Parts: sequence; C-alpha cells; structure tokens
Amino acid sequence: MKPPIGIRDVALRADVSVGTVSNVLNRPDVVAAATRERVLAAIAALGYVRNEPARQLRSGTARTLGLVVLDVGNPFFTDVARGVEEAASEAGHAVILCNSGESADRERGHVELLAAQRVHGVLITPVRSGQASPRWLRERGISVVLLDHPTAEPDLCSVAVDDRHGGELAVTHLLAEGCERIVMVTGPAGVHQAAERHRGARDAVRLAGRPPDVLEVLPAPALNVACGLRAGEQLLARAVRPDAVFCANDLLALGLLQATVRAGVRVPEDLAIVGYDDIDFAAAAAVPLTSVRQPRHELGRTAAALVIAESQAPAEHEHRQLVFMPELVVRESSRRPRRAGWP
Amino acid sequence: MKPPIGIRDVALRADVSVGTVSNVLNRPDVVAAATRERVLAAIAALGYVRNEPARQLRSGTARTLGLVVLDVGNPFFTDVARGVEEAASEAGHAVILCNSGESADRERGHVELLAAQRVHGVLITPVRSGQASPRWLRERGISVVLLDHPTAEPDLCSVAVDDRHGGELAVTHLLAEGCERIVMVTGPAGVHQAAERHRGARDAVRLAGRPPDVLEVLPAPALNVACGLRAGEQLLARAVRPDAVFCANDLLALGLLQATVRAGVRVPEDLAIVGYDDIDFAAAAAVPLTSVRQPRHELGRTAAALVIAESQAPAEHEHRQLVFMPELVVRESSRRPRRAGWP
DNA sequence: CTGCCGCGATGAACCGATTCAAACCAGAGC
DNA sequence: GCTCTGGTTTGAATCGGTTCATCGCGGCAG
Repeated sequence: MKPPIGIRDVALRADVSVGTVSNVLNRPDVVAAATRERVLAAIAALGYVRNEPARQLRSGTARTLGLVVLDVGNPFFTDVARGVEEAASEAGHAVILCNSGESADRERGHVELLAAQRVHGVLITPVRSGQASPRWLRERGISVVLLDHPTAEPDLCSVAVDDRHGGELAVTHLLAEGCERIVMVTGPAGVHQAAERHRGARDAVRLAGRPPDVLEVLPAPALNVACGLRAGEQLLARAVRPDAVFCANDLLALGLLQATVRAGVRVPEDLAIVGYDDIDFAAAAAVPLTSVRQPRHELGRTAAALVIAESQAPAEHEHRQLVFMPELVVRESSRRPRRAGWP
Repeated sequence: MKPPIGIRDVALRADVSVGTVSNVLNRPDVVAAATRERVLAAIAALGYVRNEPARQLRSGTARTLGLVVLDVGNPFFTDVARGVEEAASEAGHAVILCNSGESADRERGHVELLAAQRVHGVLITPVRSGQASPRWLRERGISVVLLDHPTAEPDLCSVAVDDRHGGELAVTHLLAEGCERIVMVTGPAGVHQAAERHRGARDAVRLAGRPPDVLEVLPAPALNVACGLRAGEQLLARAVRPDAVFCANDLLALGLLQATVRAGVRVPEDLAIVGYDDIDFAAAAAVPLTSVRQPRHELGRTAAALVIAESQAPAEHEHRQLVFMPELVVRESSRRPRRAGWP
C-alpha cells in the first residue's frame, strides 16, 4: 500500500472521471444509482480515505472546531468538552482541544495555531475578560463563541451560566442554615467566574439583611485541590474559625474538606461547606458535598451549535448571549442539625 | 479585513516573490537579512497567518497528532493527555483529542476522521486488543503508538505500564497488612489493563503461599465512580464481608469508599481499600486512598516523542515497546492497626 | 425526420503554499 | 574586460479535491 490512494485511483478503477467520484462523495443525488454503486465499490476495494486538507483548501470550509479551556484537569471542563464533542460530531466536525492552563501566553499560542489550521470556529473560555483573542480571531473571519463567560459586546456570541445568581444561592442557603461567620474562598484576581460568584455571595448577605462582615474573602492562587488543602490549613490555624465556607469551585472545596476532616473538624456540625460546579467527585466525597450545579453538558452542546450555526451563515447570523441558570444541590456537607426544640 | 490575506499579498507588499516569502517562513537562513526583515514587517503589518492545510497539501507533512483515549472523564487520561500536549507543542504540533468512551464504533469513527485529516501520527489506547484500528492506520501510512497498552507485535510502538506488577504490588501489600479475604473489583471483560492487574493480584497470592481463594473477583460494568458505588453496596449486602478490596481503578475505589463510609464501615479498620492510578482525588479523599501510581505524564510525553520520531524518519525507525514500572503509594485507607503486643 | 430538452458525466481551472531548476547579480580572479 | 563563483531571488509546476461550464446522448414533441 505504498503509494497513497487518491481520487484519481478510484476514478480509474470505477472507470469514471474524477469529477464523478467527487460528486459521489459530496452530492450523491446527482449521480445515477448504477454509477454511484460502482464508485462506492471502488472506494471500498481500494480503502480510499478522503484527503480533508485538500478538500478544505479548495472548498474553503473546514470540518474542524477549536476548543480552548482553562484547565483540562478540571472535570467541569471535561464535561463541557464532552458536550461540545457530541454536538460537533453530530454535525460531522472534529474538535481540537486546547488547554490554556490559565496562561494568557499559552492561550495566544493555541489561538494562533487554530487560526493557521483555518478551523471552522472556536469556542473559548478566555483567560482574561479583555477579549483580545476573540477579536483577533474574528478579524480573520473565524467565528467565535465565548464559553462559560458572558459578554456585553453585541457582536459576539456567548454561552454562560449566571455565576452571580449561583453565588447568591449558595450563601442564601448557608445563612438559612444558621451560619454566622462565612468565608468565601475565591480564585486569583483575574478569574471572572470567581469574582461574579463573590458578588452574588455579597448580594445574598445584603438581601438577608445581615451586616457585610458576615462574609469574609480568602483568595486562593489557583482553583485546584492543592490550593483548597492549603486554604483549609490556613482556616484551621485561626483562633476564631468560621462556621461555613463557600468555595468558588469544587476542587477547592474537596481539598478544603480533606484538610478539615483530617484535622478532626466535623462537617457539617462544626463547619458547613459548599462548593461550585457539582462535579461527580462532589457527590462521591466521604461527606457528600453541597454544590451549585451548572448544566455543563448543555453548555458545551449549545456553544458548539451556536458556532456551527454562525459559521454556516455568517451574513444573517444574529449574535446571541445565552445565560443558563445554576441550581443548588444540597447534600450532607451543609445540612446543619436543627437545634433541639425546633420543628 | 474581508479578503483573506495570502502569501501573495505579503509578497506584493514586501516587493518580493512568493517563493521568497515561503523561504522566510520555512528556511529563514537562505534569505538575506534585509529581505527577511522586510518580509517579516509585511507579515506583521498585514496580520498574515499561514494556511496550514495548504502547506500540508503541498509538503505532505502535517503538524497535527491524533490522540484517542478511553475516557476523558478519567483524570488518569487527562493527565496523560497533558503530557502528550506538552511534548507535542514543544515539537510544534497540535493535538486532536478524541474520546472513544470505551466504544469500538466510536473509536473507529475517530480513527477514520484522523486518517482523513492526514494527521502526522496517532496515539491510541485501543478499546480492544485486536489492533484493528492501529493496523488500519498503518496500512495508510500513518504512524501509530499504542498508549497504555502493550503489544507483542514487533512492528508497532507501544508505551505501557506493567499492570501485572502493579496488581502484584497492591495485593502483596494487603496480604502483608494481614488481610485474609480480598475482593478485586475489575472492569468489563474486554479491558486489558484490568485483566492484567488481576493476573498480578493472583501472582501475589501464589507468591505469598496462600490458597487461591483468598482472592475473589467482582466485575464492574465500567470503570467509573457510579459502578464503584454499586460494587460497594453489593459487598455490604453480603453476610460475610471481605476485609480488603482492590479496585482496578481509583474511580471505582472512590465510589466504593463512599458507599462503605456512608454505611458506617470503618476504613481501614474494618475494610482496607486500594485503588489504581493515584489520581489527585485519591489523596484528597476523606480517607486518603492507597493507590498504585503510574507515571501518567511521562507516559504521554514519551508516547508523543515516539510517534513524532517515527513519523519523521519512518525508514530507519526501530519500533520499541516501552514498559514503565508502577509504584505503590500507601495511605490511610489500607494501613491496618497492628495488633497489641506487636512491635 | 428533426430539433430540443435535460439528465449525467466530463475535465480543466483553481484553492494557497512549497519546491526547485533556472535566472540573476556582485565581486573575485585572471 | 571577461569568466567564474556563491549567495539570492524568481516563477512556474505541483499537491488532491472541488467546481462548473460544457458535452453526449436518449427520448419526446412537432
């Protein structure tokens, strides 16, 4: 099988022209049934596989999507990615998955690479909100959808979840459970999602008519398990411990849970914990974790659908900013025992 | 920025021929410094981005790798993928990540798609051991490396971890801790890795001079948290419970741990648990999980390096079958208290 | 019998970058 | 002054499909 099989080889064997073979592949209906069968037989016999880059070069349309996420190690993003992949392959597209690792430089590198590949469209969770990468792509005629990140710009599609509302849900719940000293563990300063969740948390305090100092902030350098552990140790070292922690992310919450349980702190009796994302490991933790669920799969699916729609009809495309609603899932980690005598 | 910028536009602006622009891009050393600067300036001014598919068509060499894994939801594979991505981008390659979800049909679909893309090489953790997909790719001139799967075939590269030895380590440890009734929770029948770990487990029993019925097998329908939960419930329902469980995978182990802890079983006093893969969540579990660590990152890196090496010099390439050694990481979940009076 | 119609098939031009034989040019050597 | 040399630059051919104007042919109306 040394010489690669091309469309000419197929044409030769089926005794038709190359144009006809191409038609069988792309517009089977214009080819007579008998001819079509003959060509398909030749394709099968030779084991021909279409050269996609050549097709793309001539036709100008790619069958590839780019997906740039903040952290492939975070199950939230892998679930989003699965949704994207599902919708993409239904539409006959491949997905190039890139991991920016929360680094703007790496994001930039991946975006340039995707542009060079002339992908059909790009789904991106930007590292920073400035939208440099999305703009750069659009200037080069590539459709972009912001993923898990809202935008006010009317000329950009976005799919997001209402993080502010999610934060509000979490803290409202903690206040209702009778918590008095809540710490929110957020991410690094630039992370938009974490900042919004914090705003929502403050809203909840205000709406409950409580003084602002009920809620304190503890920033973590990254949104992963290791940083959660460290945050937990910091809190344990305090003279006055909080009675509840709201983490910007389940990874942080799981790390924090580990640190506290190991130190003998009872969860939720001594300390209530709420996470965010409701990843599968949250329910599977030894103390099942209360968390704010996001429709991750739907998020990926709709983002992919939007970018495919946009790139197929760029002219009459209406840019849309979709916002999904999060949902609180209460589990053991935040269910405080009612005081005796209460109903 | 309506009309896409091509190499001709750059040539025109820099007042050189298209050949020279191409040389600046691919063999900068043959171009005079002054000319080179002029061309680079034009590229920057116009915001030119190379059309990779066109390059690939003419030159015949792609800058893209395909990676097909069993389950992107499993942190083991995402860590492997990170290693692959790291090595690939150092060599200037993009990675198309595909998820077979342990389905042979989906694997086949992805493999055909990668072949159509004319990727430079493919790294694949095959769903079945028959090697249909790898062979099919090789017949079409695409380099293949088996990932996390050994092979006896001398004409295929592979990178694997000694699963049999890993299984032996795990069960030897449990026996040394004094466990008498061990259950191994394996995966579905076809999964090669799980089967090897089971063989290793039996080796351990034999080498310790114990009767074979010390070790019992409980197959799970898939290697995920949900199946681990179910397996745990099954074991709890038994009249005679085992005193140790070895899971083919950390996801199973975490699910099982959750089920048992929730039911009030003490880990490790009543039940010792050992997992496999040593994913980050294993250490962060409420009862830190003893596990068999695999060099996942290295696995990905070396596999990528191998496939790049093979596809760059297919002629003199020597196929290699690499096997890494796993390592037991003992944590709380299997550390049984010594009986009083012992040293 | 002739002319027209339309379905199917044809094949050459083309997409954008790479490649390479050939042209070009400046300076060295005779 | 002329040739030779080595470093640069040129431009046409090329990669493998897609596209589309064109052609062949059988059937049908006039």
